[in-house]
Amino acid sequence: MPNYPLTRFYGQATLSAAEAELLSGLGDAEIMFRRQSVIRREREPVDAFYLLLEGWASSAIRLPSGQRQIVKVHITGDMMGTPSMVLDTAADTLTAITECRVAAVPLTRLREVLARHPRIAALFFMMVQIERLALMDIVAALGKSSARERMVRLLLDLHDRLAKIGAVENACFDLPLTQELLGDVLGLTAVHVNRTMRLLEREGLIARHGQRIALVDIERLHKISPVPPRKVRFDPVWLPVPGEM
Amino acid sequence: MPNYPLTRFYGQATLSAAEAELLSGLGDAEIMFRRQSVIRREREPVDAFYLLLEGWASSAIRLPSGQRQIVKVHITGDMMGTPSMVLDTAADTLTAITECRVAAVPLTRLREVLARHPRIAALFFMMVQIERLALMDIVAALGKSSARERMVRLLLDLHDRLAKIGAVENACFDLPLTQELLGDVLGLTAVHVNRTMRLLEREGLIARHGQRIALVDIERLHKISPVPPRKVRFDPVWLPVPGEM
DNA sequence: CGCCCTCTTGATCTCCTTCAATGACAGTGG
DNA sequence: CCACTGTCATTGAAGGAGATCAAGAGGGCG
Repeated sequence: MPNYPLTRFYGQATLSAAEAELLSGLGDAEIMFRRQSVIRREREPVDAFYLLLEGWASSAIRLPSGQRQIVKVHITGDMMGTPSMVLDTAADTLTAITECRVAAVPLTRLREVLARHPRIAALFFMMVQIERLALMDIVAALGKSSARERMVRLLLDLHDRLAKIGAVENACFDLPLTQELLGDVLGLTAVHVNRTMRLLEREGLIARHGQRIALVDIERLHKISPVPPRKVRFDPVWLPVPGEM
Repeated sequence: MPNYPLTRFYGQATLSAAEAELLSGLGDAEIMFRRQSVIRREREPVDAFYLLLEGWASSAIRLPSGQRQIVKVHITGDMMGTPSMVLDTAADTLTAITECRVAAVPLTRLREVLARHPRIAALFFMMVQIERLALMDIVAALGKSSARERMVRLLLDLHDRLAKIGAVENACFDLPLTQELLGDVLGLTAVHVNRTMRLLEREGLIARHGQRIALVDIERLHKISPVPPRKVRFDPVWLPVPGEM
């Protein structure tokens, strides 16, 4: 039984020991995926979703034009592939960016959880709303801001998410995405990603060496970001209380 | 007790009479909103979400730059403002595009439903995932396609959603959005929205008179759309069966 | 050592923005 | 009934952010 890190839930609500145990043991046996390998391909039938036990992965949509848009960059502790739960065939392709440890969760098992544990069901509901908010912010950034602003937003977003799993020290973290991948996240070409990062570097906002990136002036970066950070409400009023389980 | 149209659910799963009754009576007394009036403003404390009993409304995010991005165009039967459930203060502003009839659902009432009716909770979960998929497609369109392609996608999306509530006849429907609003949806300026629509008109793809718009050649429009239509799975395997309520 | 991938930079092009002006139309008050 | 005002659609001209094309440099790996 793989140990799924519950960092994703700790910021959302208080978990009882029983709930934590249920969640961390949710997945099947862990599977390793090499860099670049596909975890679940678009248009494949959907019978599970995936827990990313460790590593980086992307969720991408391929357009008829042949273009690829990365819709989400997943890091350790993320749930992946859940939007396709409501479809017959998967909407997005999940690809390992770094080597990944993954555990699949069959949808039939999810049914048991949803039917028997209303509070955990509500936590899942909450998590999806959080992802939806993230997408709303991305839409706002794509629709109404410049390459520089979008890049800043992405870096701050990754910084915050990585900080929650302890992968940031000194505003400095690993960024295993190539500039081409960053372009597919930001809706830019790799060339322009390069120019934009170099610009941020020259401005003294960030610093890089290899895959390592440092947010030198977070204060100023926050001012540039096109969207403000969101603060999730802990234990919201609509969450069924443990007694009601 | 206002009558909330359940069109949103009919495509998702079979509803028992009891479930249908619970859902249609979910909201408080109905409230009217005039064109342009704000239903719920950004940054206000969140204590309810909203059922759009009738009309058109927008969900928009205002950026620090003063720009506004419309994240969703709501039509009759939509649930509005649910992403902000997970926040202390609302992420988006809900504005009436046409005159609207709206019913608020206090979040405390939602808790009862989530705690006592696992299957309805799962239906909500499903609905949010559908919205998330819609946003993923919008991200793909914004990131990787031209003004013309984005416009086509929006028109097809509205066409499909309006068809489900019986507001389309002969591929022809009312579009009460000004070109400026369309620009805020598509991440374009009003001027370019105009040029793009005129282009589509000259190409014989659409026709307009006043607020009325006709999709003249849907076949060809589908070929232009940057994202394929999604087919939601009816009664997915992970949905708790009525017996498990 | 040689190959491929990634980063980097320059030059040119283009889609969309910005700025500006005009016309159509509805509402409003005299 | 008509001037007055504001909103919205439309079109032209000029400017700019980012794309495209092209080429070179560094670095990991067979």
